[in-house]
Amino acid sequence: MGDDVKYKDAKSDLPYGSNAKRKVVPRRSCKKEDKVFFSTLSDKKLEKMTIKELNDYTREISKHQAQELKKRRRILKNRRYALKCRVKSIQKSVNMKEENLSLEKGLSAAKRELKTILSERDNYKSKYVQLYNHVFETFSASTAIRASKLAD
Amino acid sequence: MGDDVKYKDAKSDLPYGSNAKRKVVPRRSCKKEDKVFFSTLSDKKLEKMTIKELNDYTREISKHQAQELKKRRRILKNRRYALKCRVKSIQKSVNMKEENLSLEKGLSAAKRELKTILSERDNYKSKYVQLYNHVFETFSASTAIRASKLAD
DNA sequence: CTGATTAGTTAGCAC
DNA sequence: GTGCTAACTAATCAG
Repeated sequence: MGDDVKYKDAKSDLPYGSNAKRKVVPRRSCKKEDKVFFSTLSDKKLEKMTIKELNDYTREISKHQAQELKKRRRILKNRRYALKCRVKSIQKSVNMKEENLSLEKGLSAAKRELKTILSERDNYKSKYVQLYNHVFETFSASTAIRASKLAD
Repeated sequence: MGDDVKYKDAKSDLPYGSNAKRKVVPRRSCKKEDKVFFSTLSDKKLEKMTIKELNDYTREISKHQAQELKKRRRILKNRRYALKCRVKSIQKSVNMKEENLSLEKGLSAAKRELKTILSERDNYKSKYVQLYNHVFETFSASTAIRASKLAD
């Protein structure tokens, strides 16, 4: 806890993407002996290594160092999982927002179209009624009343 | 770092809401002397304390203990901020989803209505055209062609 | 300092 | 063991 030694290569190795907001300051400390040891294997290499390759690598080193390496590998992998997880959830909300927008567009288009068709319908209806009444007025005055009933 | 003493009251005090998924195991270690000291002040109390009350409280204890208390208070507050932040973002996506659903409903309703009005319009149009043609056929055979042109 | 947010770490689950 | 996710911690920013 009182040991402030940081990974030597962590700063140059850490960020996966651009990291404008957070100044990357490694926080995990470890023993001095491990610091020297760890610096011989970059985080990038360690992360991409298969478990088999790692076993081959750790065959020649101490039990403790091997455990620390595995632990660090797990952390590095988890870091990437977490990033992926966040990107995924951001993507999800972006998609929802897009879908929302397209639905809104579709809805307003449908309403516009509805208005048009509605006025067309009313137009044809009134033209029909007018013609109907006109025709019956021409032949008999009593049929004008009937016409409005028949108009629908 | 080799000191595995945990906060005695952390487990009973930690979760704000139900925490079904994660078994809350305190992870932060501290010195034994602090363990005894910290147990006299619950996390809940420490978090709700104002900075002034904390200062009054820490007047009688050592500099180191006071610093540790402040640090723990900050952690507890941050924990709550993080929770709030998560809830907020969850709420946001829930709201988007709801809005999406209501938009989808609205859209399908509008399309249904559109279909109805469209068939009504076509109905009136054809009735109008039929009547128009019938009328002109009655008076002159040559006007039937003209009728379809005038129908709109 | 307080509160919010982002990135990294840890625990635990599912496979 | 691997991958994912929720909660937690730490760093940083805005106010």
